[in-house]
Amino acid sequence: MYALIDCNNFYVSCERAFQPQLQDKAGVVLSNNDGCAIARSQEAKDMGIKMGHPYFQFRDTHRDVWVRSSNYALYQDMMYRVTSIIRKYFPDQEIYSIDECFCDLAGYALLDPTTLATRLRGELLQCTGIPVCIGIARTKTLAKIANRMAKKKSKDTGVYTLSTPEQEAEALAATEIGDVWGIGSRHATRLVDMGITDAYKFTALPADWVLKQMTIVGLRMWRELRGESCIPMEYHRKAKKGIGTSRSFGRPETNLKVMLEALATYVSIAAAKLRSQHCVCNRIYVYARTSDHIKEQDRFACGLEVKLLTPTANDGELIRIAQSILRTTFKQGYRYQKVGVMLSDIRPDTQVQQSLFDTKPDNRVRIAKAIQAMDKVNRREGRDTVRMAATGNEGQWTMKQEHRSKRFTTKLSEIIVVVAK
DNA sequence: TCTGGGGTCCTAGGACCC
DNA sequence: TCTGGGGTCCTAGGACCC
Repeated sequence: MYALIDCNNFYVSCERAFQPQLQDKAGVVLSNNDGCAIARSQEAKDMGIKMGHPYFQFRDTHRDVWVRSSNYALYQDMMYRVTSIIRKYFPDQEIYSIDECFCDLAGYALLDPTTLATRLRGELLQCTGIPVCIGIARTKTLAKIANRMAKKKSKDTGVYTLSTPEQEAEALAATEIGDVWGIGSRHATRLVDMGITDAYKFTALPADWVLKQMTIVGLRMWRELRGESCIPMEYHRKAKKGIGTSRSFGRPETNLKVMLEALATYVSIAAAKLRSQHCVCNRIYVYARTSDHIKEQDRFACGLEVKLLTPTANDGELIRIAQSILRTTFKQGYRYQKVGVMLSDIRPDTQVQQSLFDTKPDNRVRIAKAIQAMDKVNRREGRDTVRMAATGNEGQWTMKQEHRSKRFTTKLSEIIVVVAK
């Protein structure tokens, strides 16, 4: 059996954990730039505020709804606390996303997982203030379904177990096809058009049809829904195959110089992530674009991928290439919404094949040492203590974050940094 | 005026190899 | 009339997740 533990309205719950006055009141957490709602309290959902709902569209009509800018340092730290407690109960744990994890319950049959899960839920609420729902079933996909049932049917206990084929069938019939883990909007529309409106009907389709129309991914899900476990647990976080960083500007940007500085900042962030997983990249893709929400003739997007001569994770080299890409693809006269970078074709930094045409291999070694020193200082003294000059110092392109809560859980280190500086 | 950011996997088709 | 067989690698595009 597997359990899926999912934090309810996670970002909202994190904000509430430190600001009790927000409890029981409709509220939302906004995306970067305070653009749209990405987490909603139950009350806000009930009022009709949708996921991704643009803030400016409900700001005036819902003045009583509290809002917070997203504060990922807080949410990440809270998830760390939550998963640590879960591990005490169910050590075979896969952290699937910032607000949910799977646990393998093999070996827990005699201990009655439902009772354990109920106790776990109580401890989480007491120690972190985060309410969770727990679904338990034979496969991961069924555990997802059980979790939905827990949210719908067992509001007070927050735990729902599918232990018999009859219970599974009932839960499948009660789950709309579009709500199944692995069915996106495209397939949902198509299946509903065919009369396959719920998960139970889906499991009755012939396997070869599912394979042909929905690839091996669809077939795997079909088998999981029928009780055959085929999505294994992943206990260790895998190295990323691509690392991207992008942000929207606080307001539309027209100035190339400003965009080059923003780009340098994002390249630095991505390169630091790359180094932290001890890898280098062989390709870099840089893009910029205007908003999708403006008149067709005002829209513009540019981007270009470059294969590197020698793989690297060095800020300086990557910034130089990234900026030259932006300079050549940039077109004057548009109001840009965002610029971004994607580093790909990633491999371990122990497997670097030097280019035959590399004229300064020694230089490369020296720079790598400087970067190492920079990472060390930034780890100790806090992010951005030392950074590349190309990132600029005016910060006029930074995000709008007008409603960010205090750094409740990470503030101490902030103070230490100030003292150290 | 104002609409997020970061990922994964699969498949088909083309280029190329012997 | 009739023109092989077996691969790999890369890329773009589609679908999905939170």
